[in-house]
Amino acid sequence: MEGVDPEHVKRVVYEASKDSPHYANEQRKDAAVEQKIARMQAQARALTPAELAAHTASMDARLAELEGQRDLTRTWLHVDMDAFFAAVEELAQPKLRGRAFAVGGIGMISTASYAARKFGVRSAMPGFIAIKLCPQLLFVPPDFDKYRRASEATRAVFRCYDPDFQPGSLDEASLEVTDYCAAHNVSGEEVAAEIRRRVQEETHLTCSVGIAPNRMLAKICSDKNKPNGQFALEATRDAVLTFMASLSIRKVPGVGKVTQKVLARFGVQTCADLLEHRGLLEALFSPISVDWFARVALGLGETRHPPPPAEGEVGRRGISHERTFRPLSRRSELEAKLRELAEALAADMAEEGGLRGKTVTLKLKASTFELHTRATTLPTYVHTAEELYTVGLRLLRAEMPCELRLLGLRVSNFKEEGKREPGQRSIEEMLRPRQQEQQQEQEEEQQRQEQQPGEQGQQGGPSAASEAGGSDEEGGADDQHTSQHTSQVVDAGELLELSLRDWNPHQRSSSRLEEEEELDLSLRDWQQPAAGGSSGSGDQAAAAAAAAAAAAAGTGGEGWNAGADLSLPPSLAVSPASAARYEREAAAAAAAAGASSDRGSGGPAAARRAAGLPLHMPPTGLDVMLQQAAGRLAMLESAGGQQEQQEAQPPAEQQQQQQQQAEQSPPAGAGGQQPQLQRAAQAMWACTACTFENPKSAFWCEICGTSRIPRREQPAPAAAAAAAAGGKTPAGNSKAAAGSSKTTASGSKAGRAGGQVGSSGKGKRGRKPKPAAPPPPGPSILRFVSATRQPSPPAEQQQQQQAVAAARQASPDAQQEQQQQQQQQAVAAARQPSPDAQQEQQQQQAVAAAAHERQASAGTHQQGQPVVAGPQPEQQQQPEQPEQQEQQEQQAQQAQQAQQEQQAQQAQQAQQALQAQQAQQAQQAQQEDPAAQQQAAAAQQPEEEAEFDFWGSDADNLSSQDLAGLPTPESPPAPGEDILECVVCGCWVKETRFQSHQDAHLAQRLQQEEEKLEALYARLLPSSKKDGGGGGGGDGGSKNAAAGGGSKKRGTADKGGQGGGKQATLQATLAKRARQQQQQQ
DNA sequence: GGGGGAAGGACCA
DNA sequence: TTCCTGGTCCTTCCCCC
Ligand SMILES: Nc1ncnc2c1ncn2[C@H]1C[C@H](O)[C@@H](COP(=O)(O)OP(=O)(O)OP(=O)(O)O)O1
Ligand SMILES: [Mg+2]
Repeated sequence: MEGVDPEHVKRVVYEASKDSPHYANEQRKDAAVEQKIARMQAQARALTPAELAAHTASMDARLAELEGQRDLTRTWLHVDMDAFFAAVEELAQPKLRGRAFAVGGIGMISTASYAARKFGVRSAMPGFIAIKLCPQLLFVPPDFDKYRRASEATRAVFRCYDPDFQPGSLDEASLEVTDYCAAHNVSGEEVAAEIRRRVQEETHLTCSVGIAPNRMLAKICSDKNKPNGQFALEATRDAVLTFMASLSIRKVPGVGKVTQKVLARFGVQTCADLLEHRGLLEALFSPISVDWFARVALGLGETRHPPPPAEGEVGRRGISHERTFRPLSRRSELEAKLRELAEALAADMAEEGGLRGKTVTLKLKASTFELHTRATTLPTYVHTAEELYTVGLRLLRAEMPCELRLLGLRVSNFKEEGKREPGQRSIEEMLRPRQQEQQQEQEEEQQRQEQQPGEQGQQGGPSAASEAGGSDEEGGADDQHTSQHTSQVVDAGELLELSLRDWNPHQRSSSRLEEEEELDLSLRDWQQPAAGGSSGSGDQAAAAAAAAAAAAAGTGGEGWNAGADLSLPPSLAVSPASAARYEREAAAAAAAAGASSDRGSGGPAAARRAAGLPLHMPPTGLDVMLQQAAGRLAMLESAGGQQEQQEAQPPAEQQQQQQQQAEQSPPAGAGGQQPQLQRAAQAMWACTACTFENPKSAFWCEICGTSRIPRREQPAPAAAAAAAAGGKTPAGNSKAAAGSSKTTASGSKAGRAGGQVGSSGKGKRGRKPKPAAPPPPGPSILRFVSATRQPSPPAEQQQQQQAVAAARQASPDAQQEQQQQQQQQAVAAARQPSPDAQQEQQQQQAVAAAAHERQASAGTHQQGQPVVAGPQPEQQQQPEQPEQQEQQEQQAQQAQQAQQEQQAQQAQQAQQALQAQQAQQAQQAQQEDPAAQQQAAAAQQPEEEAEFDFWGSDADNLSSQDLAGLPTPESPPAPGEDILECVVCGCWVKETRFQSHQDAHLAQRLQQEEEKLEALYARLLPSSKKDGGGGGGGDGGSKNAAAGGGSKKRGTADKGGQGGGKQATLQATLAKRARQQQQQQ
């Protein structure tokens, strides 16, 4: 803009970025471009004059041919909203008017107000640089919903002039108004003026319009008189050629920075230069590019809207998800990211009507900003998160030692909708104008040919040398195709709509009506603040007019794009999918800001909060593994299924059952065969007092009640310190973590830390101040739990708990325990924390899993206890609390009054619970043999569902071998040492060994997952399975090596030597990597 | 020589 | 301290038929 000194801007930008890795990468890319230029220059130098003359002649022929196809009879308008996002924001927030502000975040700016542009702030500029240019710059977070609604309003206007208009991005549209002009006897310029007036009236936004005989020219013209203006190019050959002659090549859509630079080296700055150097260009660039240059030079472009797409076509080429994060190199962390991507992508694919694709591409951006892609094309179509993750993982692993700042996952090569469902297809076929295959072919041909024979086809994207562009017209074409499809559907009637509704959200007939209503509402909505800010009375009328226009367009304009959203291509920014995408982008930008500040020292917590991120510490490797494990469990639970249900059993309940079992187990010889059997499968521990061999799950000796471990007197100093800190941040963290299922991992991590807090807290707060209280029965216990596990319904829990209590009372040796318990409850009551403390404790519970054994054995999670068993998420805890308190009382009552009838009943219940538990344990015992385990799993799950299994559903079932390898203490810990219960295997583990114990579990679990991934991948890629089974695909390797060696240069050989065929891509990649590493050495 | 996969890139909003 | 995201298309290299 006027106020800027370009040199100053350049300097500031340079100063701000010169030391960044991003800048280094830019330089690297520049160097690559320079290299390419150098090659081309060498090629140019090698050209003989005769060759050059021949190229020139060839080009002349082509130009003449193209000239013959020139069509100046059509009138095109290209409408481009002014500073669109910023303008919408100004309307929404009148305070912004005239201010220098940017829409976007510190990471990236979408657009800037004109006031900000005066400082040199631009689209696609990182916010932190913009701040340097304009310190007072305000940042407005993007609100894509708002922009979409505003865009709809503008389109309602466009539709009146060209029902077939091609929407570009949210703020652009191309209209072919030839017919309108003829019908109303007006010029293009008059139409343009009218459109601008109407757009302003109805949306309070300004736009600029270009008027020209074809689409490309109109688009260029729309920028000529930018803010709130229009520019018409006379529809004569001379005028067009004159216009093009002086036009900077960079203004041509499709020519970017690189192409401009390359062309400049060969003397091409303007479109006239294209003609002048036509011979050289033809020699240096590809035929497609050359042809495109020729058309540009002549000022030729799309004069007709492109034809509709084939029925049932997917309408998009690919779908992807990518995310930037702080540079990561740990495998576990990257794989966690990949999993998130896979899940998000799978969700998107489902949303888009159940897309399935054959090609999976992994995108990697190194911390150096270097970009790579790794793709594999499978013999089968994939769509589930599991599949995407598996395939992506293979690709990722092959690159593994690397530090990345971005991962992306893309699926392409879609299965065509029409071919999928035979039933559906028959309906479609009835209405389909042509056979799909034919159409497909035709369309492809059109893409190639139509643009050559004349101006019929679209503008024909191909541009410069190896760097070709011009994709955006094509996008518009796709868009239209989709929409046309829609129109056919709608016209065809309700039947088809019903049949299509399920798989194509764009084709829901009802949405048309909804659209209009929504438009109406949304218009008011987003204009509301504007109404307040402006003189007022006109706004309602304007909104009403816009709504009316929309309604008119919706009902009257039966063109293919009659429905607002219906007309929007999945591929373009305006489609619902794209709107969602922009929203995601905004969220991601915020997240990126958080991630960035995460590294620095200044207010990272605030930034993270702002970004909605959990406020956890940088995770350790184990934490990440825990995180993954928790994620898998969550996934597992959502997947459903018998086995899952069993395994997703809440830890609390599990433990209760274990306890029930332990306590119910008849002492000594009284035990039935069942318990004996169980014991055989379990690790045992010998009571230090009576030497009775107790099952590992029992904490108290079944004979004499002696605790398995001598109780400790003092909390460990570290634990005490943790306790001190525990009240504040960890609790806050846990809250954040518990709130979202995705962050359960940190919850899980926090759970461990919190557990320690709890356990020591008990010693400190509970025991010490009250030496008079009866000695609490055991050492503190920390449970390793997954916070994702759902507790059983309170009622059920209560029943079980009561059953346990009853069972205890029924058994002679339980009497003692009961007393102890009562005492303990008394202590607890005395210690009943203040509401505040109670809340704090709840928070701790959400994360922390410290449990007093006695409480656990009673099956309660009493809030009053300073040491709490709290594996459940907080939400679950809160509603339970009153019941638990109630239960305390109940139990006390039971003890005092000894209601025998009830006891008998409960004893029966306990018996039942025990039996259930026994059955389960028997199953577990069976599954301890890995083979049996697999068999059982297979038997339990149908074939198709087996793949869900690989998230680690059976990870809890450790084989005896595995258990042997785990650091399970066979002897009681030393006095003063905590022991922790591992809920994975049920073992009691010394605190000092707990970490390694869990590590072992995780390692094992990861191993199991690996195997399952292998299995799934093998299913997806049958031939690779063959390869693997046969001991490697030998044939391809040697053949290829020979071919590669024989064929060309070093570069060729480099790629040629790899493993054979399409199926061996992974091996090839690995081999290539290996070779590269060797070369480096 | 052409089809198709993989990798890399340019470009756009 | 800090440079997005999701999409399109083209080119080059390679293998295979
Ligand atoms: N690089 C980008 N990244 C993200 N969003 C962008 C980018 N460029 C543009 N946009 C968004 C914000 C813009 O308001 C909208 C339309 O783009 P565009 O027409 O180029 O600019 P603009 O409408 O903001 O200004 P103007 O058209 O007046 O130059 O698209
Ligand atoms: Mg604009």
